[in-house]
Order: sequence, then C-alpha cells, then structure tokens
Amino acid sequence: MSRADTSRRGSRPGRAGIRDVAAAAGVSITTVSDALNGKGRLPDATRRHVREVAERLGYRPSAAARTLRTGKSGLIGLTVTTYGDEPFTFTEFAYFAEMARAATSAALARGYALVILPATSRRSPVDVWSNVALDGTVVVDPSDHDPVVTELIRQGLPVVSDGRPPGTLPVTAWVDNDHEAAVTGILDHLAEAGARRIGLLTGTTTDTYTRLSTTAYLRWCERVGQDPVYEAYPAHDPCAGAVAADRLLARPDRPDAVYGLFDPNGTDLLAAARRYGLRVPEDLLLVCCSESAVYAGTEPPITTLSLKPRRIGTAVVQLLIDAIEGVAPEKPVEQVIPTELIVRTSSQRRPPRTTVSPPRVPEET
Amino acid sequence: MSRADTSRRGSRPGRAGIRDVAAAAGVSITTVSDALNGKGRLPDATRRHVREVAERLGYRPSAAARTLRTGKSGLIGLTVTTYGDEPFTFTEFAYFAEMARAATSAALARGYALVILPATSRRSPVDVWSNVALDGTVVVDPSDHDPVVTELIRQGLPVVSDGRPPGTLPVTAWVDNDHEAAVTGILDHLAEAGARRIGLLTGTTTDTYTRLSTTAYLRWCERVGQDPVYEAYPAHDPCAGAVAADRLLARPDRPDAVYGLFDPNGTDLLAAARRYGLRVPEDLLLVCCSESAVYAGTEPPITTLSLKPRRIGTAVVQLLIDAIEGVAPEKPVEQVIPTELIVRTSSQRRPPRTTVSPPRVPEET
DNA sequence: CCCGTTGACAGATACGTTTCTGCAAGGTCA
DNA sequence: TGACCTTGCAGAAACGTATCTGTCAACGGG
Repeated sequence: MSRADTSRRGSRPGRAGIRDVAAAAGVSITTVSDALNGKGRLPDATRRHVREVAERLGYRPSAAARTLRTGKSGLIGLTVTTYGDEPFTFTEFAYFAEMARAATSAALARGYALVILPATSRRSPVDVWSNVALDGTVVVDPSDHDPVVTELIRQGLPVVSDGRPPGTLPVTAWVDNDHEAAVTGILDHLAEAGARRIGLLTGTTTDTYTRLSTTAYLRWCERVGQDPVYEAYPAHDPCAGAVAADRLLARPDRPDAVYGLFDPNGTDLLAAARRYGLRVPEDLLLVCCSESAVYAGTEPPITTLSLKPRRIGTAVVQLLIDAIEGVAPEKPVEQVIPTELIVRTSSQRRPPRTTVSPPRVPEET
Repeated sequence: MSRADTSRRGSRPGRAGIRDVAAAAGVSITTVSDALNGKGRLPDATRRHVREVAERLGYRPSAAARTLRTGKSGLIGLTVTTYGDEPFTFTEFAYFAEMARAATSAALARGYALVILPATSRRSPVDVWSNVALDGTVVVDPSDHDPVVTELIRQGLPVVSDGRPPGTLPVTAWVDNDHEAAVTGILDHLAEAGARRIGLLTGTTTDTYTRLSTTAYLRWCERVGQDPVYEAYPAHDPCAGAVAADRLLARPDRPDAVYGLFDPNGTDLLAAARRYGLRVPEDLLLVCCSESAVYAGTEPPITTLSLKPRRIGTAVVQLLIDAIEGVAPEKPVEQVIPTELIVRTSSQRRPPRTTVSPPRVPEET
C-alpha cells in the first residue's frame, strides 16, 4: 500500500475527475488543466496526449468547482414581473416568447445559458435566487423599487432591463422602444387613413409600457383636439380584453378607429366589430400591438405594430455580457430599438388596388 | 500578527462569507451553517442570534460552493430539438411556450430553476452543457439516438422526456399524450358531423408526434375504407403551412373536412377556404391541434385539440424531481396525459340552436 | 566554468461551503 | 464516585478545479 490508495475516494463511479486524468496520463493536475484550457507552455505532444486520455476517460470538468474557483458561472438570470397569480407570465403574449427565444440564442452563442427565475423573491420553501450562481440578470419590465434588482446590484451583479426602468432603479443598462413615438406614429397613420375619432384599448397595470403609451395617446389627443376615447382593463386577464373591446365599441361616442395595446386585442376587436355589424376597415380602422403571425391571415388582415422583441432580446443579452466580461460602465447604457408598423388591410380605408384579396406575400417577422 | 490575518483574503468587498458571519457572531462556521440550514442541535437563542447577524451582514451563501459540496445544484436543463436553423424553437408554437411555463412554475415550486439549453451539443465556442451543473434534464421530443441524452444518462443524470422516446433511447421517464387515440377521436367526431372525406395537414418531420398522428390517420382511413387525402410540409416553416393548406383544398379529390396537426393550420386553412369560396362549417369542417386562444374568436370559431401542455410540463418536472430526490426507478415511468377536444362551430355541421352567433362564454384553457 | 534564461512541468493553496468527528461540561444512574 | 449519555459547539476534512510559485534540466554566452 505504498501509493495505491490515491485511486479514488468517495467519488461516484462513472465520473472521472481531473486527478484521474492526471494519473492516467502520467502528468500532474496542473498539466491537465493547462492542456485542456489551452493555457500554460506545453508542447503539442503533451497537450494532445492529455486531451486524448481525458476523452478516453470521458472526463467532464465539474462546473461547480470551476465556478467556485473562477467566480464565473456562465449563467444569466431571466426574470419577468408577475401579472396575475402565476409566478411569472413570460409567455403570456407572443412578445415575451420571442424575446426570450432571441435572448437565449444570443446567450448561447456567447457561451452563456439562461436561467428562468421568478420575479418575486419569496421564500417558498427556499429562495431559488440564492441557490443559483449568476453572472448577471436580465429583467423584463421591472417594477419600481424592485427588491430583487436592488439586491442584485448591491451584490455587484450587472442587471440589464428590457424596458426603461421606472424611477431611480439603478440598472446597469436598459433597452426599450420609443413607445411615445410608436403610438404617435400609429395615431398619425390612422388619422391619415381618414379616422376622425381614434379610440385606445389599454391596460390598468402601471408598467412602463402601458403608462408611456397611454400618456402618449392622451397628449396626441390634446394636440389634435380630439376627446380621448379609451377603455382600460387588466391585461393579464384574457377574458377581460374581449369585454373591454365590446365596451369600447358600445360607447355612445364610438370611435371610428382603435389601437389596441396588447396582443389579443386584434381578434377581440374584430369579434366585437362583427357583433356590432361594423365593417373593417370601412366602418372601423384597426391596429394592434402584436408579434403574432395570425393577423396576416385574419379577415381582414390586421395592421400590427411590432416591438421587435428579437432585436430587444439580443440587445439586452449583448449588453449584459459586455458588462459581465468588461468593466461595468459608469453611467447606464441606454439603447432604443425602433418599432415596425406592418400595414395591412385593417388600417387602410382605400385598399391599394382592388377589392378582391391581394395575393399573399410571405410575411417577415 | 497572531490571528488577525484571518479577516478576509481576496474576497470582493460587499460579499460576506460564512467565516465573516461566524466571526461576527462569535461562533464557529459549523454553528453558522447548522443555524442557517436548520440542522444540528442548537438552542433557539444561538440559532436566532446567528440568523440575525447573517441578515445584518447581508450574507448570501455561495451557490457554487454549496453545489460543489452537496453535489446538488437545484438546476434542471430544458432542451428542445431544433427544427430549422435556429438552435432551438421552444416558442415556435404556443404548445412549447405553455409547456415551458408550466414546467418552470412546477420547478420553482419545488425549489428548482430551469436552464434553457440547446439540443445540439456543438462546441461553439465552448460547450455550454459541460459548463452548467445540472441535477437532471427535461428533453422535449428527443430524436432517436440523441447524443446529449445518451451522454447525460451515462453520467447518471436523470432525463425525463416530453414525448415518447423513439427507439431505445434510455430515458428515466416520459410523459406523452395518446396521440393515436386523439386522432382517431377527432376523425370519428368529424365523421359523425357528416364528413365523407377527411383530409390531413401533416408535417414532413420524423418526430414522434407527427409520425404517430399520421399513421393513426392512415389506419383510420383503412378501417373505414376512405382513401387518404393529406399534404405534408416542413412544420418549422411558417409560410409552407399556408401553401400546403392551399394545395390540400385545391386537390381534385378535395376533402370536406380537414384536421391540421399544427397550431397555425387553423388560420391557414380558414384563409384557404375563403379563397376557394368554401363556407365553414357548411362546405368544410375544420379541426386543428392548437393551444392558442385566437381560435375562440375567429369567424367561425374553430374546434381545437388541446394536448394540455400545462399538465405535461408539470408532470415532466414532477417526475424528474422525484427521480432526482428519490431513487431512480428500475423501469422507465410512463405517464399518459389525456387530450381535450374543444368543440366549436367549425366542426359542427348543424349549429346547436340558431344561426346567429351564440353568446360568448369565457374559454377555459 | 559559471550564471542567467527558458522550457516543461509539479506542489501547494484557495475558492466557500457542508458535514463527520471530536470534546468538554453537565446531568443521571448504579 | 466513576460510567455513561446528552447537549452545544469547534476542528478539520473534503468537494474539484485554476493558478501562483517554485524546481529541475538543458543550453548558450561570456
């Protein structure tokens, strides 16, 4: 028993450690680490030999040990403020899904992975947040004085938000659309198409998107001298949207054009218009904010505003990883992503050429 | 310099370690660990004191160190096989979004978090898979001989798949619908509503869902003596679906009822029917498999088959965590989730009472 | 012939926990 | 009064890696 007891201790069979590789290759642990990580000064022969032995043993470095040693985990948190009773609703609308998808792709391309985390740091039964080693976090639509964000920043972790942070929330960087400009552009577009009284379907929540969009609408109305006509409903309730759409079209001062702030508003408004015998676009012009492709196939196709969630998701992750790998900038970085208005039949009073359906062109999202 | 040099070494300021807490509380690190984790035999006074000191210092235990020591990370991988060129498409359809949402909720409720990972373990530039410590993995629709799944199983990690694993893929457990029964049920439903020739809109991919559904259709046709009428298209291409729907209705042996296997097929088929002047449901009965709520508001509302992705996502995670925390069962656990057919106007030749639109009832998904 | 330099590796330490083992003080029982 | 158990806590050994600090041989210049 001179040196035979260094074989393996309590490790589970099937998982080889760096020590096993070193022993099998006849070199030291240092050499194995350097050979596999491309560091140190090693002749190519040694490097190849070590790599070959590691491959043969099926060696996988322990992510936990590496994280502990280097301080980097390669993990990025992704969190969305909760709307209803569900802990999070990142797929409530197509926007979140697209944005999360793009963020995941961008992160993976740079060697990071996304961890989905709840917005509320409740302790039930353990706090998931403190159980995962994060290099940084993406926060979608943070609320004011968000305790999670504050705590993360206090720990020195970079936080990038999708959506302009409200109040004095000290995020590292943020990405957002110019919602005021988008709303103003849509209202101008509808007015140009002949709308005299434009209504708004908005939400009762106080998130930045809803707030900015609504005030932009009110300001536009004031500027052009139109009385505001809008209905607000809790955006997280799928049934409430249909009811609100109905209310809006049932008003005595019924609008002749409507912009809906949320994804399902298009179909809800279309259904409500059918119930009241209103033709779209002849009697009612329609635009809604959506990333869904179904509005290209409805009867009639509905004009939508795209917030470009893919570009936002990509930008957010790039900014975050830049902050993780580089030095965090002094002032928060702001990045504005332009929106895109996809004009379809529902917002054009005079169809471009003829009244029969034009040939479908492939939609690009 | 007798013992003063144990204060702090190279740790970043702002992050207190367990040693700092122990020193501040005047106890050993063992006592701190036991007090915070509810272990050991400590009087309540000591426990409270330690917790108070830890709170005051803002102590957060290092997840990496804990993972290294305990071997549990509290992280669950979530991966979806790639369809197109994108590394993954988990939000391609509403199904994946809903399923991922439910899986995340279920995981968080039990103290785990989900990490989104690519299906292909390509090395670009580093392998993300080996950079994250996982306790187990959820695989959606794994392909045959999936190298990632094989490697994970070889490492002794539990793997639960959404979708019956093809071939001899050795997963720990799996959850799926009874797709044959679902398709047969829909075809019976359509035949009962008066359909004489039922068509199918299916995919060219070889995943289990597409394969099982298509063969069930073919067997049903053989049983009732109908010639199969179907069109297949690459399901990951959003434009191809519209074209395939058009092709199906343009055939000389045009079907008088169609079942579409994928989410967007409903709107695509509806648009195609309008182009050919076919009334739904009078001239054409329509059913598609979808989780989207828009089909409750289309004109007419379209009957959909729900695969109950929330229940599947929940079940998959429960099974996986059971396997992580308990002893892995010898034989793979199989769990079948029933589907739900939401019958709407598009598949009822005779509307229930009257020809005017019935009052909308709140849909429950 | 000596010394400085460079290449190629090995030893040892630290990352921050959890937990096994140990140890004194005090109480109980024969 | 020992023997023995319980309580309340401390010491120290891992967990598996990355890296800092050597060490040793070869080598070339002066």
